[in-house]
Amino acid sequence: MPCPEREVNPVSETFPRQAESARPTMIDVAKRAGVGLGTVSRVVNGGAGVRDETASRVRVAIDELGFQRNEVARALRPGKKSSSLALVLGDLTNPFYATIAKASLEVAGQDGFAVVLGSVDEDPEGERRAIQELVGRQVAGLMIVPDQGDHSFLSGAGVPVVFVDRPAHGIEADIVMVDNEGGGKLATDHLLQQGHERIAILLAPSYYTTGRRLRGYRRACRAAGVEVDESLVIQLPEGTAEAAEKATRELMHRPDPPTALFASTNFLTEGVLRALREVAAEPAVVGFDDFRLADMLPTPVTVVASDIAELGRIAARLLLDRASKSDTRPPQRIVLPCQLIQRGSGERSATGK
Amino acid sequence: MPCPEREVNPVSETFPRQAESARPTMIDVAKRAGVGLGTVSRVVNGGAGVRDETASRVRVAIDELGFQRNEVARALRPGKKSSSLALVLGDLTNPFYATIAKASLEVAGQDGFAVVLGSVDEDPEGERRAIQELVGRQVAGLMIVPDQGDHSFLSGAGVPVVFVDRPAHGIEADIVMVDNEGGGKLATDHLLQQGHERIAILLAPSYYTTGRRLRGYRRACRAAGVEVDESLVIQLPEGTAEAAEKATRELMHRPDPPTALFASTNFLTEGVLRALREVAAEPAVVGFDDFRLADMLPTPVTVVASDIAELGRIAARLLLDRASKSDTRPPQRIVLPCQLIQRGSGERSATGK
DNA sequence: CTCCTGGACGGTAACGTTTCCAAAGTTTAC
DNA sequence: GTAAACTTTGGAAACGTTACCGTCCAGGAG
Repeated sequence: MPCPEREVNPVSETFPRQAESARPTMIDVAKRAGVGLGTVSRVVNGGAGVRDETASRVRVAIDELGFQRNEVARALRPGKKSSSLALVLGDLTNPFYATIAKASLEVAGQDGFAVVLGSVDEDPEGERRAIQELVGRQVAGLMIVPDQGDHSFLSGAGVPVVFVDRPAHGIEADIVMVDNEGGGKLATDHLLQQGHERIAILLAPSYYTTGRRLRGYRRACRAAGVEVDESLVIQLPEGTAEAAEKATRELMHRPDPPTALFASTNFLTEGVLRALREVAAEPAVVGFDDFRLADMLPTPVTVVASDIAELGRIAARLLLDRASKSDTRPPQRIVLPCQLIQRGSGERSATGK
Repeated sequence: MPCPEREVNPVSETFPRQAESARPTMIDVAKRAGVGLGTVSRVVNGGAGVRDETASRVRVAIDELGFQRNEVARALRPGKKSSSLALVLGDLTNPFYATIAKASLEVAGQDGFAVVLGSVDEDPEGERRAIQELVGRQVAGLMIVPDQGDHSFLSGAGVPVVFVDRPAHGIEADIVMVDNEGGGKLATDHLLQQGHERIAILLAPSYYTTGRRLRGYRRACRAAGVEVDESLVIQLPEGTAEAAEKATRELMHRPDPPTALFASTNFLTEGVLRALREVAAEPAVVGFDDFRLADMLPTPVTVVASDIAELGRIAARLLLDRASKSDTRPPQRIVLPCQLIQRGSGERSATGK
């Protein structure tokens, strides 16, 4: 009776709360197998330096107890980052992002890595907070589809970073993207070849990609000797289908409407098509990025496409390499090609069919 | 071809690459602020029971050092699960799943939770492995869009589970889903009202949802006094658009083709529409689940829709409640209603226009 | 037979945090 | 003025794993 007044509540025995069986640890396994803790660890991690007989006894104990390694405790050890990658991107509802997510998930999964999605608001501050949170979770690497803001705060994070789809300011890191300028030129060239000279281009606000696609557009026009009518370069206030729809409607009601439109984003393409339903004229349309059902629309949509899934795969692979081996090559810059997919909407000639 | 081949350009000029500064710990903060370790911890977690003057000194030190709490170490403490939820689902490329992911991400983010996506193969064994992995990562809860297999192995996991879209066998847990049977009835009733009596239904293989939608279909037919022609109940070998396309083509080439089709999944609807492009007859079509551009197709598609985002939101909310408070209510079963969206394809009458 | 080598194994110290408990300081009550 | 209660603080013990360092035993060389 060393504890005079301490009350022991016998009732707690009666209410087992939940099954809640604390999950077994390596210590439990060690006891059960009659071996030391270190041995269990060795078996769990590949089992080098353990006699076969011992190892199999440990494995039996593991199965019997249903032991599973606690990844959190593992990640706590110095040097051992957790086996998860972080993915920070915008709206998952956008098939573009969803495709990246799926592809990177697959690649990461093959290496036994999980992928953590940060909650992604639209504002740069939200992005920053989300990234900080993920860094606090000791992820082994970050895949980021960056917003516009400064990302220099990442250099102190101590984890490898890969930017996807567009580069970020203030930090030097790997980047995987598509050939935006080439794609923009490809689309514009195609329209020019159909004889179009008044080609409108719709741009989502201030993304890096937007600028490059516009550059491709200008380059194509210059090469063809066509002067760009700046009133046909439409900077939208938002990157949504609605904004594009509104802008297109206004555009086509001008006295001198364009004979062709280049929508620089899949959502923008959708908006353009919506607006064109109610318009007599049938301008040619080329979109950037392919999308589901593009070939099923009344006029199948010609697009400049690239292998988005490959974008995600490469990013994940790069990150895994950086994380595991100390892949100390200088930052890579990988650019995937674009490809024109002709379906009809882009092949309407300037003379109106 | 103006398409450039893949370029790989190093972009390094100097070598600031990695500062590699070991990130500061609470101990560093404590030293710097001249206080004890426990005090720092208290400040970081809300700061109750610390004098204002001390607290602000600690906060200064935190800012100066750029300290950030190590979530991994935190999650190691007993009882403290990590502040992340796991989400296990199929193909993120399917807008249905993507919508769930996005919605749950938002809700989780509001509570400071991250969402971990398990890599999801299609087979039940892969799902099981993915889930085990996630449990090993000490997630605070699991949101699962379950495959068919037995999920009783989850009962020992010690974390709350919410099933989304369909229930699982072998374990009693919260479940959030849509009114599949009601939706199936809604779609079929609508077609019956147009005078259709030969209504084909296309079903993805062996999902729970599939069965319920079929049940609604049968119930509607029975109520209308229409006998179901079992040869019009099409069990597809796969849930893909391709499988549906093939089946529809065969179906429409029969001597007595149906006058209406009910596609029980968004991908199936797509397949049906593809097949119907090449067919003279124009049967009525109703799809289950809305999809982007459904209103833009040559014949806008009538669908039975429900609020998928809400599905994800509710699931996340439920899980967070279970995880934080010991919300010990018995397992909930939440069913969201379906709604018919008439767009044209479902309003074709049986007599052919 | 002894010494040494080397493989197999056991034990223990971290990792960074939270949570206790006790000590010190401060206020309130009598 | 002292006791009691409360507040603020410091320090140590976990949590479950891995890494390292011994110890032990077998067997080969001398």
